[in-house]
Amino acid sequence: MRSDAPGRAPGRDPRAGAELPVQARLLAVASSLFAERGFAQTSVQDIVERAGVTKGAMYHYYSAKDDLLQEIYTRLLDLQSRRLAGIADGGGPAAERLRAAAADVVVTTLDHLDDAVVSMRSMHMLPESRQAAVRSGRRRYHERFRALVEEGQQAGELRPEVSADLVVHQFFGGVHHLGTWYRPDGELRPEEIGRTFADLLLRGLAIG
Amino acid sequence: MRSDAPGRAPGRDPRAGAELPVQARLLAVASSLFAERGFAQTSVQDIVERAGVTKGAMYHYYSAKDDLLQEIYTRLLDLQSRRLAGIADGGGPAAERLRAAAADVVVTTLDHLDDAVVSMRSMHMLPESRQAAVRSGRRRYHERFRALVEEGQQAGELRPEVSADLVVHQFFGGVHHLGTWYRPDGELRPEEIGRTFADLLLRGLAIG
Amino acid sequence: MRSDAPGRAPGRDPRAGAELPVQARLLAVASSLFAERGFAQTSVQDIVERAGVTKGAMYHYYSAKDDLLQEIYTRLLDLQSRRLAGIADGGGPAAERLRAAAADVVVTTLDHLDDAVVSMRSMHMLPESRQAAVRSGRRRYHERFRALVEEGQQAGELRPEVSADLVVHQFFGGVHHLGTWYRPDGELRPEEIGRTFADLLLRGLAIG
Amino acid sequence: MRSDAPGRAPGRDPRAGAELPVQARLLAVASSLFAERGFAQTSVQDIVERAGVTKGAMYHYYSAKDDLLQEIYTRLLDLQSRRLAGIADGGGPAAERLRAAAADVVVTTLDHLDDAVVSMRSMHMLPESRQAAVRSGRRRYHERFRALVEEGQQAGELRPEVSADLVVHQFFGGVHHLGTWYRPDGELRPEEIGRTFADLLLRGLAIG
DNA sequence: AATGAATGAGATTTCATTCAT
DNA sequence: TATGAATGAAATCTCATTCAT
Repeated sequence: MRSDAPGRAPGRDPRAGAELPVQARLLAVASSLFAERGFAQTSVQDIVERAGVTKGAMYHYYSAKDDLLQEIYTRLLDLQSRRLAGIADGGGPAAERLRAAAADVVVTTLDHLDDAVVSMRSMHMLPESRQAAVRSGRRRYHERFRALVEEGQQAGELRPEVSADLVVHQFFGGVHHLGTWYRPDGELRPEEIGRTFADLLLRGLAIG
Repeated sequence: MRSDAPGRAPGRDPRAGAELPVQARLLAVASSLFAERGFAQTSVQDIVERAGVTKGAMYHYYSAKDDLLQEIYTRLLDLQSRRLAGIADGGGPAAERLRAAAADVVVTTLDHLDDAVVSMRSMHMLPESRQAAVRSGRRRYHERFRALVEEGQQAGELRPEVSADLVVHQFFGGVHHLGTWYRPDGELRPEEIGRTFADLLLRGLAIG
Repeated sequence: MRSDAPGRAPGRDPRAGAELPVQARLLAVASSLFAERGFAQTSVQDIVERAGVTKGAMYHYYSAKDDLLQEIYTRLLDLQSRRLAGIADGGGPAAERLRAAAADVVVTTLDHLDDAVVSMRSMHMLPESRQAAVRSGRRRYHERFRALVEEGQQAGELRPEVSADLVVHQFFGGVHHLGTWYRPDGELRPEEIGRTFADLLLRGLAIG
Repeated sequence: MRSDAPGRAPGRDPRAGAELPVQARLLAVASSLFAERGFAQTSVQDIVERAGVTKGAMYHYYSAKDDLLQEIYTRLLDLQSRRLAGIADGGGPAAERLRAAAADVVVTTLDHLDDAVVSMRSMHMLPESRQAAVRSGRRRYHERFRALVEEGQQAGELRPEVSADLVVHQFFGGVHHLGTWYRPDGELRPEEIGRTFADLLLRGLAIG
């Protein structure tokens, strides 16, 4: 996906041989391949071939194919959690913080589209044991976002009668769906999409 | 998921032995298992075991495991396409037809949640050759929905400056996301969710 | 080992192609190879090659390589348990039943030397979970044998001051050791070895 | 096994960090692990981890994993050969030297139970090339022991009609079997077991 | 004397699919 | 209409060993 975009910054092509240290290169390649063909359809062989190392090297750094998936997932979730915290815990009216957070998660998602696609599509391929950690992280993220909506409702800035939970689910559905249709070489810029999504969300919650 | 709900109409338990003819039973079982564990994690053996037949029987009705997936997908898409046509081609203001269509697709999705979950999660597991048909169907559906939005915009019922494409993508993201959080034994009824989603959509597009 | 003996009954060469049904053939081949090179040194590939089938066939009948080992072990233990019961539960002086049982287990072991070698050498390669069943069977066997010694001691036929447990351990050590030195084409016949072993055992326990 | 016994002399815990020089520590750890889980089930990684060094260090001292096994084997066999020579070449009636040698090998075996267990269980894991040396050592040991029996028979101290070879095989079977049942924290002391084993052996060979 | 990243060969196992019956 | 034994290809993972430092 994104890796096919023209004009990418140099040194970020996961197909290349040696710009990144082996460990990071493996992760980049894995993310790109998982996004492209799916986790189950990507063999360890595929990954190491494109990364230009051997299987042994991969298992030196990651103890299982699952590890790569979890790492990808965690990396993105951590990033987004940090950004959300930074915005939500800032100052100003809750509604405006919500708008900023909504636009930001869209942009961040589009900036890490491979990771995002992998996260939403392939997380359920992890064994139950590993899903637990991942799910609780995702839940915390959702909770923080919902709390922001509720804060706005309690402050009288947003319509109180609509279920914050439902709104947040609906909104994040749209975010998760981005990978299905967004093309980096299309007309729409991430910021524009972020603004529109945030606008739709806020209008849905607006009073009057 | 839904198929495990208590109080279900008799004859719909895919685990049972003989209420449905073998062919339909296989499809029901497959949908249930694919939704539960994912396509790749479900073996043909799993399917025929739960359906109470042997592999030979399955290959008598379906020429490949992929067939089951495509069938599930097509079945749901056809149903939703028919319903959308019925609503969108009806009379009345475009905005009201849009509201009805939006609410309806939510309810229909929740009523066939296994199929829906499978469709969004596992479609990309089909080989490219089979994905073409599926994708074009999905695109036609999206187009029809978008046309309805644009009709409302041209009629002056909806805000014209927002990208109909973007709105529709955002909305269907929410619909596809339903499978990740909706629980049939939770508090929210499908109709209520449909109404809320439709309401959020319409407010996002409302004038003024 | 035994499978190299000249004059073996026809149709028992596990290397041959089709005298036995596939399942039994796999077990025979496995026993022969495990005895020859050890469990860990024998690959599934080795087994199926010599049995003239494919790996898939093996996994159709045995769910794991471990299964073969356990089957070999159980098969021999069951046989020996039955024979011991038949002799020990018979009539006559305990000392004479002990002599018969001792001679018999030697002969039986030599008659199934591959299985016996595998059992003593490779049992500890089973995962703990599988070893439990196997161990309890082996313990029951040991107990029955020891009870026979104690019966003779209580009847005044055998020296009472020597630990029955120790004697039985010592004796079965000798039996388990047979695989290390016995050659079917050597001078000693199984019956002769059995008689001698039983004689040594009885003299060790004799009164006076 | 023994290495876990409480009250052990200080500096013999193979798990500890630095009481022994690295080379000796590696051997002690290897013996303990091989005895516990078997040679094939113990990875070089396991060994160096427990010894607190890295793989490079191990390969500095031992050129292969096999080396460790052979070293363990040789160490024990050399020890027992020396002791046997000391006893068998001493003075007094052959029968009494035999009794002493028999009791001694039992005690020595129990005092080095890890090594003993490894030796009997895992020797056949060595490649053929390395087994030759080991086997010839073992054979020499067996010969010396058998010669002692024959000496007693020729001197008229022991029954001449029983095969010395067979008796020795039977006896050493019992010795090798010790590792399967002996527990250092059980009731029986090594010396007592040695006495009993020697007694059984001598009674089996006694005249009259 | 020791490190630890990397190799490369091989191991077990899974599974969709076929085919004779 | 259905069986189930058998295939064969591919997948994940393990591990003893090497080598530049």
